[in-house]
Amino acid sequence: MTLEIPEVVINRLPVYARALAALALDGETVVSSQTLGERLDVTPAQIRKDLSYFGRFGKQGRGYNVLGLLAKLREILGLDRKWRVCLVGLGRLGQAIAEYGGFEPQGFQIVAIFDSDPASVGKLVNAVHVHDSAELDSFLRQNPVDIGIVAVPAHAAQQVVDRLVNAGIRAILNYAPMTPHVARDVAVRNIDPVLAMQSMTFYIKKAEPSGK
Amino acid sequence: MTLEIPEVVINRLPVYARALAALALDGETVVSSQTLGERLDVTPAQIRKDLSYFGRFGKQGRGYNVLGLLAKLREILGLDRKWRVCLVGLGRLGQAIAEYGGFEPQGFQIVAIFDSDPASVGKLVNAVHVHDSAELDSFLRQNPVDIGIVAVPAHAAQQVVDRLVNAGIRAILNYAPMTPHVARDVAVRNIDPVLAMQSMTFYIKKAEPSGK
DNA sequence: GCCTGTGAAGGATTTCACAGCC
DNA sequence: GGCTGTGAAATCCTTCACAGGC
Repeated sequence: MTLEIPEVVINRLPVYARALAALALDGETVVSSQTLGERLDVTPAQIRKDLSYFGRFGKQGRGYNVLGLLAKLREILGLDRKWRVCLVGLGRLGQAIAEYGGFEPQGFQIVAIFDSDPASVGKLVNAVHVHDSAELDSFLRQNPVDIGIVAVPAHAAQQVVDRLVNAGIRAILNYAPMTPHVARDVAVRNIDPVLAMQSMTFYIKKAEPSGK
Repeated sequence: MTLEIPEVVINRLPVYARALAALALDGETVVSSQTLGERLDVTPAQIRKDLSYFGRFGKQGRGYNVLGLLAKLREILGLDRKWRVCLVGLGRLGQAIAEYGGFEPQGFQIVAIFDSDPASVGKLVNAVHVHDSAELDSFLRQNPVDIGIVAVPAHAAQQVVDRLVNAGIRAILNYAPMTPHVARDVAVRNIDPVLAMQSMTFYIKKAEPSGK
């Protein structure tokens, strides 16, 4: 029944939700797939098809109720509850993540930070306690955590991923510049701005045939 | 001739390059599509097919020369030269990007930072001068910049993107939580860890049918 | 014997186009 | 008249499977 919804569809839903939230703030109460699609550079047909995997949320002749559809998407994605997150790695990148204010308002609460540097352990970062990495497994056994953020060097990342997965975590946001190996029932998303840059250069290299 | 290489293929090439660089550091001189695929969770056929868009780089019976293929990929992607980057926005996120050490060693040099806060303008961040955002256009007219990084609030991002594109920039790394509109000949990559999280929750919600 | 490169097949995703409803 | 929901068509992408070369 819920079976076989393409992952690309799932990945677009948060984008739709974000746009709907913005529309709601603008005071819009109704939106058509056409209008939403223009805003997101997505075809109206794609939006309608994506939504049709989950139900019939629109009204012919009118479009979609902004708040109604937003609520539906949040429910579908599981955004109607809080998620407990742990962060592993408190180097430069990890610190930036710990202090990043964008997760909390979306319901992602960092409940623990782990680092192997004794100088960091015991500190509070953004009001979150920093534990020794050695305590990772025992902490996770005692405290439920839904999502792990990996911000350790590439050479240490697979080991961290393994420990998170062994402790039962099923979702990993990986900032390390490597491809983690996980069982098929574990969700992984990679954040790597360098890879993003490196694919864009292909196109601007073409556009700029010569000249430095 | 070079026409019509799928974008998904281009997006995988940097991943291959990264893995090859790691193999080279490990002292490996030759790798098969099978071995590389295991490392990257990609089928060997996909690797071979991807590479076949650009030439014949392997040797039957042996595989690929690690350094040779890496050099080819770097050339294809345009990574065999330096790229000039500007950063717009020096809030918390912008500061983290400015101080992030991962771009420079890959050939992405941040040559200028722009911010609208008078308290930041004139400072040096990571040895890069901070300009007033008002100077963005005139600066770009006088100094060649290849790639723009957008790290301003969502409500200001489209305007920044427009100014970058009008100044001739063809590649944008967008950290703002919105979908930028650009002409078709401009490459955009979005970095949004919140969206990444929000798509994973769909799967862990399913896996965890009830419970707190 | 092993592994690449690649047409062809298969599968997945997007787009079309229209019946149906407001 | 405008817009959704959706089968069917079209397109895009991945995988197969094998000829050919090392």
